[in-house]
Amino acid sequence: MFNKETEYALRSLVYIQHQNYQNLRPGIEEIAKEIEAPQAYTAKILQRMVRIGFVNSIKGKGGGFVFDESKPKITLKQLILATEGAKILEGCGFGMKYCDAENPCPLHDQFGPIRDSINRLVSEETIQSLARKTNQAFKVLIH
Amino acid sequence: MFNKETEYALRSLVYIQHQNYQNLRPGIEEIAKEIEAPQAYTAKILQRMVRIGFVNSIKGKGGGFVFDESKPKITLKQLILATEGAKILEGCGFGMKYCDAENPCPLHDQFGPIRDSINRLVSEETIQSLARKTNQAFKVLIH
DNA sequence: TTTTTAATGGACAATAAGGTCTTTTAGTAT
DNA sequence: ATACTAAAAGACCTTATTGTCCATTAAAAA
Repeated sequence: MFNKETEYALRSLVYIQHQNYQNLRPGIEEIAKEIEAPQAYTAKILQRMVRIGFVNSIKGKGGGFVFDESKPKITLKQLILATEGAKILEGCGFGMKYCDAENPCPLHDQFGPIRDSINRLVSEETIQSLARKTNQAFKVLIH
Repeated sequence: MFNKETEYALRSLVYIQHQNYQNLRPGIEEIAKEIEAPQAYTAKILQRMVRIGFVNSIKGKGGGFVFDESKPKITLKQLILATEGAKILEGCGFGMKYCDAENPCPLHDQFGPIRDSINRLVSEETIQSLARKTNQAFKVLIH
């Protein structure tokens, strides 16, 4: 569904938040292992997440990644826009620029509601809400 | 939503079928122009469509692309599987291998119905049904 | 203050997606 | 037959995605 960068970013952030909730502060090695993603690439992605301001990093011994609890929650939509852009969230399946009720593409009527559902979902769900739902063992479910 | 190949293939095939319904047999130059896609790339994609057997081609003067009316209709799903694979149609947004009702990823409950809708849509709609819905000028709606 | 630890930065490599160009092949019409 | 037309084939190119590697920097512990 999403591209790799979005997927790894999503899993990483949810994992970090999930650990933070238990007062733990995971590092890159642990994160990459748990979410089953390439370590160096995950590091690169998390670097971007830090620059954007989605999450904080702490260097040195005992360091790792932490969320700033005082900051607003991060929606899935914000994350997607930061990684792969709006492609999945807007535009019609036919690739038309002007596709609306008046000038509908052949898929318009059936596709509209689906796209709306996706947008609703990614606007409502946040890294935090997803981390709360992650109660079982994390790693065993991936790959 | 879809990748370029799927998009161009979809638009091409729907355009061809739409023209066929009017007893016309468009060639590559016309098709690429009308669907606003790169000609050489569209040619390559249509070549694949011909090899797969989705559409027929006729060489030489008066040639072009035609659907075999005796063949079964082509669903959007068949097309997608042939171009970009099942990625959009299956798997969970979280990238988990085992994501089901028993071991749900944090997105499972909300994502399931959306994915089902997409699958229903692409299984029901065909090149032919989309071509029938294309009654207005084709080109003006794209880009 | 030195050592250790862990993230950062940036260059680089591999693969896939998207796209072009030229020659060949197979038809059609004259 | 010959000329013309249009798709087929395949080599090649460009860009984006998905990575790797290594030196640097910042923080904590000893």
